[in-house]
Amino acid sequence: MENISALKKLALLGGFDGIITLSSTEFAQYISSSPQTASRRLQALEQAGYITRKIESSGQKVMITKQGRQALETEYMEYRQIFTRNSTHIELTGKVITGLGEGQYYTNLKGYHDQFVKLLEFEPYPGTLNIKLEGESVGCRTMLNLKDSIIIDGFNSKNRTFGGGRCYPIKLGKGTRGAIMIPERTHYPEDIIEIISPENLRNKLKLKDGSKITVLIE
Amino acid sequence: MENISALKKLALLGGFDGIITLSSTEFAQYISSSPQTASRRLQALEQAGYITRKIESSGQKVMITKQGRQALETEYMEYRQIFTRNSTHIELTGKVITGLGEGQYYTNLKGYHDQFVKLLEFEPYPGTLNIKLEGESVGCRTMLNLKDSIIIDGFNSKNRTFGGGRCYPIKLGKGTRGAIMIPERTHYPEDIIEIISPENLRNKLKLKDGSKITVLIE
DNA sequence: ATTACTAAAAGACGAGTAA
DNA sequence: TTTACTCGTCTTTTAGTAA
Repeated sequence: MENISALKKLALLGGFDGIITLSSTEFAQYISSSPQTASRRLQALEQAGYITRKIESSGQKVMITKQGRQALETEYMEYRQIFTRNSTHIELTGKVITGLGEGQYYTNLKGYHDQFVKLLEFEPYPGTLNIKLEGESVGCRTMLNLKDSIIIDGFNSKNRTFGGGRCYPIKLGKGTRGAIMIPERTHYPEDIIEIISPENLRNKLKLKDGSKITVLIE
Repeated sequence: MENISALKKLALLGGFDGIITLSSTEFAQYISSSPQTASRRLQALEQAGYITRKIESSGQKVMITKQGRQALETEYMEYRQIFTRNSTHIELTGKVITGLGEGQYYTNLKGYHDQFVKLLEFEPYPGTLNIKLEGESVGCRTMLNLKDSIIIDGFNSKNRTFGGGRCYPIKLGKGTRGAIMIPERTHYPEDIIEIISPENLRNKLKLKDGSKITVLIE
């Protein structure tokens, strides 16, 4: 617990997305402790896999690992839940972009298609609308983790494994329904969402690349 | 530090905006400790002024105080800063509402007017545009505290005291400049912002009550 | 100057107990 | 049942020291 607090400080000092150079004495000031404790904290964080270090005679270079970032995110989400519990809806805003065209393939796959029909209660239009999130929405996307999601199971077909994912029902303009689909695959970009809908969204909402769009998570 | 963590748990259990009833034994489960430690935590939180309690033979009724909420907010803001540091701009969205008409009076007061001209580098149009924030923006407003602000000093005039406040330069539509003015007075609603600008915003941006508007904090 | 060890001091924890 | 005390135990911190 005390370690998370130290990790937070490191993140604030710039270790969240970069390398910071500091000595135990320096760090001690930030966490209001003795240099010994500061040193021990760094050791503990390293052992927990939250940071990586390179110790030099003049101090150390510290970087937060993916695991560390996840630990911070968990904490962040809890606070976020406290402060946004009463704002029942989340909005995400971004710009329409062209995806890799995989959407059309996947929405047509029986293994996915049947789950969409059953769980989302609509017949998905073949193809997805890709949105690149902007500004605040990039951070807000992680808020989805707090919401209940509809789980889409993975499956095997044609000697291939198709991964699972989760869906969040949304509302778009003009009363259009849809759902955000987030594959559970690990290396999915954080600032892009993929939307499936019973309708051709580009036609109905008159969207083209670069169009600004806001979706409301239900 | 350990206490803030306990406070967070209480907030998540519903104590943030209500009264929760629990016993030490119950709370112990949530914070993974012994009932004794749980009891001690509650005592410490009370002593710190973060919660108020009403102890009964069957347990206790707990409520988080304003001070407690502020402590949590401080923590929340730090995490928020970590996760949104790279999104340089904050956007706030809401609907135009009619204020109390005080804006016109205040913007004309020499004590304020001269500071606006000097610090914001524009001649304020007499009157303010009031916006009721919506959705995510309500929570985002507190993010302003992380930004540098322009301090407007209070002053005395005509046997009255006029309070100070802080300003944040913003951009509205069509390249219009302006600033959010937040009085430092304690009981100012959290979901309303007041905007001063060199122009008559209602005319220039064709706004009326209920119009949706987004402002971009610089 | 560092980091990180050891050992003494301080503090937190939880079992037992009283109200 | 509660809450909250005392007290022995265990953990954490810091001073001192070595590398």
